[in-house]
Amino acid sequence: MKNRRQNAILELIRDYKIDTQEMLQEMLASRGFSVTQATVSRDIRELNLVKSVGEDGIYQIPCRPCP
Amino acid sequence: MKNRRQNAILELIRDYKIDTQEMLQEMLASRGFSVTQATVSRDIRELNLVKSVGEDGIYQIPCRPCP
DNA sequence: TTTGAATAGGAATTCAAT
DNA sequence: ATTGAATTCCTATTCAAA
Repeated sequence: MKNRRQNAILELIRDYKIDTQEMLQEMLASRGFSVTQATVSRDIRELNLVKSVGEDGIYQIPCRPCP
Repeated sequence: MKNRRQNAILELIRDYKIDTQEMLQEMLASRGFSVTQATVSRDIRELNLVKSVGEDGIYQIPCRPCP
């Protein structure tokens, strides 16, 4: 189920340093979620985990830690 | 010169919504900086303009505006 | 609606070369 | 040290299919 898988993704990125969708895909697989990279990509988008600081993948200087 | 070009990049991303290196490359070209995508990629890295919130392109939930 | 397979698109790296 | 050309790598999208 999609919701379980996306929860798993949130746990994974909280607990591990994941920097590719392939890595995420493999870790999901080892936890019983066998999906393709396309699905991982879609999940990432739906979870708002885009590797972007601002809107729509626009280049910006990364935000600093809050004071 | 590299420094001038990188300054141009900072100006460009401040003034425009740029979301691909190709776009950046074209706008640089129109300002006299004719470089390839490889160079733009290197500049972006050196300027810390990575499309990433945390370290090393790791997936994270994007940071919110400071209170 | 959700997914996979395949493809396209964008970015980073390699390999020289200057 | 800096760059370009080519390649590789990673991600998004398309096109069906269930």
